[in-house]
Amino acid sequence: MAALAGTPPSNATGLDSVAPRYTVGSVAKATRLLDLVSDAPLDGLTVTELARGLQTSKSTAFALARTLADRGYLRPVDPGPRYQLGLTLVRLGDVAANQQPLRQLCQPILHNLSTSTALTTRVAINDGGQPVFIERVDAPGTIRFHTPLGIPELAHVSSAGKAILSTFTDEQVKEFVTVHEMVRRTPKTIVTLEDLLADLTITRRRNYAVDDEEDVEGVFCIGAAFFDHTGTCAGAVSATGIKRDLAPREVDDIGRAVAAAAGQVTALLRGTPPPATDPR
Amino acid sequence: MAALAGTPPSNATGLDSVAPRYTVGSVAKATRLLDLVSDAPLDGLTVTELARGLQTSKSTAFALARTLADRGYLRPVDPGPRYQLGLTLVRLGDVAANQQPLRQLCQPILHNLSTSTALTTRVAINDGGQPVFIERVDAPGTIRFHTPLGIPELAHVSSAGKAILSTFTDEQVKEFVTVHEMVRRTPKTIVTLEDLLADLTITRRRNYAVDDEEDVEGVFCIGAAFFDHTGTCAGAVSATGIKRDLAPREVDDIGRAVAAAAGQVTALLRGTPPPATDPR
DNA sequence: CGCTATGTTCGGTGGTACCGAACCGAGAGG
DNA sequence: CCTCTCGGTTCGGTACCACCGAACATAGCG
Repeated sequence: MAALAGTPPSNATGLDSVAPRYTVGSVAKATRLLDLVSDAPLDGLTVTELARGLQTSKSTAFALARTLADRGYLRPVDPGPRYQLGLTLVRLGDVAANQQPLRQLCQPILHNLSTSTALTTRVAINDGGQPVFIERVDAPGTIRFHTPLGIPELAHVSSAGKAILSTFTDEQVKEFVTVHEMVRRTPKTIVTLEDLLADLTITRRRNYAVDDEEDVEGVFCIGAAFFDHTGTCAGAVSATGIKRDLAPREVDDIGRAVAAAAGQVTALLRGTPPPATDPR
Repeated sequence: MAALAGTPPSNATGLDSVAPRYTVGSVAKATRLLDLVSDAPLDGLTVTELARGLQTSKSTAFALARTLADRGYLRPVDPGPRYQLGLTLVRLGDVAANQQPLRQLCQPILHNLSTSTALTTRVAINDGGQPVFIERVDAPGTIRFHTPLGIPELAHVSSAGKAILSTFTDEQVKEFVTVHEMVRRTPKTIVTLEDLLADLTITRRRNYAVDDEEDVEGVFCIGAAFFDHTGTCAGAVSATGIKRDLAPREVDDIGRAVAAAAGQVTALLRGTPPPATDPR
């Protein structure tokens, strides 16, 4: 409805999303700037492009960019200063991923799973039903998938998402799909609540979820959920491969391997968290 | 010199570092907040701890934290809201690393090098002489080294740093060490300009640099520089292992492998970006 | 040689980021 | 059970600063 407002009629300040009180305007604007740069094509954005994207004046965009560049959040590249994301964000992203306690625990498990299955494996945390991947391990020799980290992905089309949803009750799943609509990605995508619940029932029975070209054509995915010490689903492990490289007989073997890996994660989350010496 | 300033006497506003004009105060403060959280222990910081760290009032720290949390830069964790770095930073860090054109090119090369040498391999970009690692590939089965990404590391103690410095003239090296002092990390660390220049001469001759327990005791590192299309050093590849696992005879083999990998990177940066067919 | 488009610099001013103080809510301790 | 304390949250008011518009500098182009 408010899509094609050429000029901002009701809101000239540039604050578009919610302003739930207690928000610092300039900081919010800076985050929007970073989002802009992160979505931009590879060669970065100029000050004027930033100003246009932020719907603000050149001078403001200039000041914001300078500030962020001084702190290393942006990196000015030579010709007519275009801005890319800077190395400080690499550092913060690395630290942020490491602060997710899962990552440390999962790395060796992912490595093992990746070599034993010869597939690309990933681990996602459960963000209210949506899977957010925080780490991946590429299988050596395979083509690299485009698997960005840190973004909530569609739950009903990914094996990790369906693994997470399989820990929900039917009521919870119903509520989930009312807020996250089931968009179609391929002809095989599950788009009705009924079909999804049926799929989840099968998933619960065999302990792993399958995404058979439901997200991307030609791509096959198997995932399994793991649980924290309170028994609630903390996330999921998944393995991804090209469909035609997989013999159908393999699927259940891989599924068991993925489920076993998820079981290892659960065990680590339950049992002794400190790897060092803490005999309390 | 300015190390142990407990209280900022002359500057009560909270703006400590340079304010080279055209800086947005709140955004700078937000970045300091993120730095604080990134350096904090694993369980996050509370609002009051943030306020103390920023030398500001609770309400301000609260507003900043809320804003950053709304955008996913911070993640509030349950008991008495403690803030950790959020998943948005994981995403931005991933994108930032991918925006470094090197990363895409280097990944397969690093994988190959990692499997052929059975070592952990990394790639750093040349940041004015200092190596900043932007990607690592762990060798399967090895212990994991603590190798943070995105931080400028000491040039005179790391193989990647010495590989980069070996592309400098003696004059440039001399200037470099005047601004970056040669701190000692282990008994074997090179701490004089004279010894460093001698080491760099050897490095140039054999085409790879060696860090023999000069940064961390027991750790051995071999690095080689690569060059962009203008012929200037763009960064370095390095391989890391435990010293006692390496037979001395191996060192030169590994050195040649690392140098060859760096040569591949150079070739990709110069010539044909598509890595598909290259039957040279 | 203008002309355009860009990055950069510079006052002035309205909005807002900041602060202090008050209000809650949860534990600890008596 | 009450009180005390500490930390999170909320609220007004004001000094300040983030923002803007306009001007300057510079480069590319017709």
